[in-house]
Amino acid sequence: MLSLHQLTCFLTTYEHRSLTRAAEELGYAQPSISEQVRNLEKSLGVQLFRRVGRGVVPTTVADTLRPHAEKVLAAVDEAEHAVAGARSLETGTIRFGMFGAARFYAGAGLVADVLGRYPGVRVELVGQNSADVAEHLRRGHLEAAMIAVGNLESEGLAITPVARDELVYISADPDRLAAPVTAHRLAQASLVMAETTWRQTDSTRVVLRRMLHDTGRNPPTRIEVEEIETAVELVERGLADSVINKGAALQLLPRLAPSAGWVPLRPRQYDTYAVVHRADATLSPAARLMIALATERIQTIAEPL
Amino acid sequence: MLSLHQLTCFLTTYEHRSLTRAAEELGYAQPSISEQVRNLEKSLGVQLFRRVGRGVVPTTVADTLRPHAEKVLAAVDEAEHAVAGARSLETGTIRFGMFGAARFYAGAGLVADVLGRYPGVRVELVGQNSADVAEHLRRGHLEAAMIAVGNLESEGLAITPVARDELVYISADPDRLAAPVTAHRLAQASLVMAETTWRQTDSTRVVLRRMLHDTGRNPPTRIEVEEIETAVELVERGLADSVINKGAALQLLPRLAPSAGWVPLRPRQYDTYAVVHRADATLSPAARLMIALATERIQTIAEPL
DNA sequence: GCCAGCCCTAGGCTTTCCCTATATCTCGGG
DNA sequence: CCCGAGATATAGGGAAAGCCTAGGGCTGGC
Repeated sequence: MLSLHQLTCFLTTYEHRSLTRAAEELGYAQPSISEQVRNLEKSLGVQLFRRVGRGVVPTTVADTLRPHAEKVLAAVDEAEHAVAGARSLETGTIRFGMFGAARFYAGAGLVADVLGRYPGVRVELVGQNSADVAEHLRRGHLEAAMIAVGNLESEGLAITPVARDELVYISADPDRLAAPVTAHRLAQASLVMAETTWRQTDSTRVVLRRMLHDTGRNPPTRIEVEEIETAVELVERGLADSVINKGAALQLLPRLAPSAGWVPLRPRQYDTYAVVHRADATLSPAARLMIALATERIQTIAEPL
Repeated sequence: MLSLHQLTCFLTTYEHRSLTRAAEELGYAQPSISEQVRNLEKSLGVQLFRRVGRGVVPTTVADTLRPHAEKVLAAVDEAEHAVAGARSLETGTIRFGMFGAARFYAGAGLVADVLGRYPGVRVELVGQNSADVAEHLRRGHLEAAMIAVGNLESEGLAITPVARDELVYISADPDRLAAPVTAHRLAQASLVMAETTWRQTDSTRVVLRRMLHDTGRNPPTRIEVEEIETAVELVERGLADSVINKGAALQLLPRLAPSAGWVPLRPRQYDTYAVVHRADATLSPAARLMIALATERIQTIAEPL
């Protein structure tokens, strides 16, 4: 079988027109180079050098092989450099999981942070929902993620809470914003809720269900939509109220619902943001970087834990 | 150290997302593939796959490495094909030695023969003079050659005569062409001779010297030139006569010296054409091809031996 | 909760790698 | 013409890598 070492020995011998000098340059004994070249000739089925008295002379087949051998070694070199670049985060891809709502806190800013420090990398922020992200982690497609966890239970995943964010009640009706919203009042509200597809695992809903559990009711969701922006716009039109993260409210209300406002729940409810990865994993430098940056950014907005 | 085998194992594992299936495809036991991939990761200093329960999942570094690994293996494939092509004479270079005068008999036609049968090859006909060619053979730069040998002696070279060609006297003066030229008359002639640089070893001159040896004289060369064409033109102008190969005379006189003619020497003198190669060499297919074609072509013009 | 699938580890056999020592050959010089 | 320097080939042995079988542990599906 043809090997890289054989090609290296061949090229060095070709350049020096000498097995002995090739051996010196490569740091081997002369018979070793001789053996490698002989094996290469054997595996190719052709003579590459004529052994002629003092020294060796390349055949025309050696002339033919040379540029190809150089190309192979150059490609190997490129491969090694590419990996080294990815290792030092100069190039390559950094993939990080991020739950939808977390984007309001750390999405664009986090990407900017990474690109600012490592301009050569590609960044992938994947995951639409915490359950989605957890599945990616479980299957190994993601190394680590920052997600909102309503319920802190999970098998095989190491969860490190880093910040909490309050859930607030938003409405276009000033009367309903006069005082903090209790579980009792919440149970009577007419709500629009986002993340329909993930309604079972969406962390906001998990928190609300727990809050209402004492009253024995489910959150009264009159309207189900996918995008939180859609929900906010419906609130603006007065078609329903909603409960969303405070961070999202601060960002979205001025833009999408200028006539709406927000009040806390009573008792106050919190979504928890946490770093998650497989419990048994040893994290790569890239993952540790993303965790640090995402944590920092989340904690500048939400309340650190 | 990184190896081709490691890259192969990596790529197959990458494609199948499984060490076991990669092992099946490559025909190895699964632990062998595991070891190769582990060694590749170790030599690159990065993790390429996350071992996650059932199967393995490529990391982003693996995504980065993959195209480079493919390029390396493709380059290896190209190298092997290039050598195979050269081996079967579909591509590559055929280098063959040929003494200057032999070109009149086999030069262009020989090249045409080779290209007709193997359209993809490059052909190099090297050598200006028999001594020059012999030196190339001795140093191993040439594998085999067809040369004119005035003296059949040589150390370490295997010489196989294949044809002989008569030397003829050419002149623009009809009087001097009335009868065959004896050594006595030749010694009185005023000659122009080609191949000045190689005058000591030029086979024509060696033959003439031997012819004149009985008279104790050297050939009376009045004019020395390099190119035989120049010599023929000088003959046309009547400035001197010359002795050249009959084959060259038949080709050159009509074109360059229409008013000149030729007569044999007495006794007739012959140049011998021979296949030459290193005595210890085992000839490549390409060399054997060239020898066969050159011999055939020479023997259609000169007198076979 | 069991079973099947997949990966890892362990141990041993085989091959490759690479070394030193030695033989053979060529070339150049006395 | 022989002899020494220089270059390659051969021989043999120790170290390392490759590869296999057997078995252990973990995961995921039924």
